[in-house]
Amino acid sequence: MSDGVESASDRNEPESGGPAAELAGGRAQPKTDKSEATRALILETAMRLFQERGYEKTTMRAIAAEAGVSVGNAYYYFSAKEFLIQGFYDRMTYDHAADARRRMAGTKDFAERLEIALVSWLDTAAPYHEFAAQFFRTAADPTSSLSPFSNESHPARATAVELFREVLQGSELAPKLDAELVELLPDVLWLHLMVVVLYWVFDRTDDTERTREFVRRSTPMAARLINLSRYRIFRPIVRDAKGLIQDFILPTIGKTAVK
Amino acid sequence: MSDGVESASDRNEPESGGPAAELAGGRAQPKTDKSEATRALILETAMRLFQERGYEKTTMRAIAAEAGVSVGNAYYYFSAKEFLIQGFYDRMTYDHAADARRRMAGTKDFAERLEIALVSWLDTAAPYHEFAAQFFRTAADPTSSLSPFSNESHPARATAVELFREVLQGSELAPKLDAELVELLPDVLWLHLMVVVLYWVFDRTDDTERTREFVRRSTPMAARLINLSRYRIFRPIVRDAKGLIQDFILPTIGKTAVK
DNA sequence: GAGCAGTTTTGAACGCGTTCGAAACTGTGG
DNA sequence: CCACAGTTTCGAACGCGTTCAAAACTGCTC
Repeated sequence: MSDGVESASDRNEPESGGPAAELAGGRAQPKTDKSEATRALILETAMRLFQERGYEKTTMRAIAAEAGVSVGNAYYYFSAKEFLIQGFYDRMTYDHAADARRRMAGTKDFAERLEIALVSWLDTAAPYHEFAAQFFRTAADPTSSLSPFSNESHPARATAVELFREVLQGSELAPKLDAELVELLPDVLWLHLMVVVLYWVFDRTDDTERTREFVRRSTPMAARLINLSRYRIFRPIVRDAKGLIQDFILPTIGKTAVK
Repeated sequence: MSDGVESASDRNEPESGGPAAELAGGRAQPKTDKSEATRALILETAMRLFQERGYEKTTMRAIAAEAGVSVGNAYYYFSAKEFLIQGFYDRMTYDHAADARRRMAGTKDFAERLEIALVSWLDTAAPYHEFAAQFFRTAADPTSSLSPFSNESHPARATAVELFREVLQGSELAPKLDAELVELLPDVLWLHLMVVVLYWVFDRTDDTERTREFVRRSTPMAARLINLSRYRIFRPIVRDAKGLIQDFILPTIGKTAVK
């Protein structure tokens, strides 16, 4: 049987993916402890194999065999292979937020805090760079629940946006910034992260050094841009930008812009 | 600098037998007329079925059967199902450029010309919205030759960038614009189109009305932004932006900006 | 024609994700 | 202990994209 069964019992993570996990699993409710254990075993085994062999080279048959269950059983808990990713996705979001908070503590400069948050993501995601690129195509499917814009991703997205809110709140921002603009910034910064992720997925340099350089260069720019928005000539363009974000971006990413 | 068209990389044929040749279309050279006819027949049949049933519901067996050939034969000409898309992709790029040029003729205002070019794309692509979304996931794969950033997409990308160069050249731009910035604009505007495409793929409204509204709103903004770049306060941020684009964006999309 | 080298075509077979009917297990009430 | 309903597990089977060895065809020389 499976020799090195990862300790399926150390799931002490505090609800990294509570509600989302249910939606993603393709199953209603865990009825028994044994059932929950089987589910966890399959998930852990899958994640381990994904990291060892990559997403596409890990077959459902291999996951089932390694976990000591049948394929049918795996499908009983995860109605498709891609749903096995959601757990991974949720956990990474949680880990990133925790790590970024730790690193930001004590730093007051906005640009620095932003850079820390982004670099923290790169570090958190680094071990998965190879296979993340492989399932990026799944995430790009508009009809997939794994899309970062989908309803099913809402919890993870909210966690990330909340992190960027903290990035802002811990910063000494210039006074007299447009309050409405500041209100929108957490979501905009999350979009910035999405751009970085896009860049990262395509990055083939060692240790994704290119993406890291991209972050180092783009964060001070973002800070400068926000600062400049105080000037009068910016008034019209800032208003336009706000309108564009409110009317076209936020609704797409799940903020029900109730008018 | 001399940023002509795509004169930098005009490799008509790399090492024969190399992976690039295989990737391009799945086959090296058309030997006979009959061979070429078979290839065309398969491609046309595939495109028709894609539109009728969608990408994923169209099986290779169905394409072969409908075209009156064997599956193996289809694979002789197209080494994978996704390569059947490339022909479609190239044709659409060409049609778009032609249609946009026709529509722009006589218009001098930059914002208008830009909007025309983007709306033209939406109209050209409209018939394929449904199945385009289905193979968008394939295009999102960094390792796929169908990615808009891949080498194999270079010809189509060059055509599109060239179109945006014409959008600019036919416009009465404000004088005193930073020449280097203008030089970069065709590629930046192409990126704008990519963002619109991304929005479009996720758009589920009737006739993609939401994306159309997005274009109507974002193009005047782009024009205003470019105009504002003349002001002195913008000097540093414009320089930063140019650096960012030159060092991180253009290299990624195939402009070999070797330093 | 006959032989031959290259090109084109074929269809059975492979491995994959996924489905499904049925068996095995679990807990509860009689 | 036995039925019985619900939950969990099983593994054969299906349809798919893809591969491959062999057959069929083509143009050529003798």
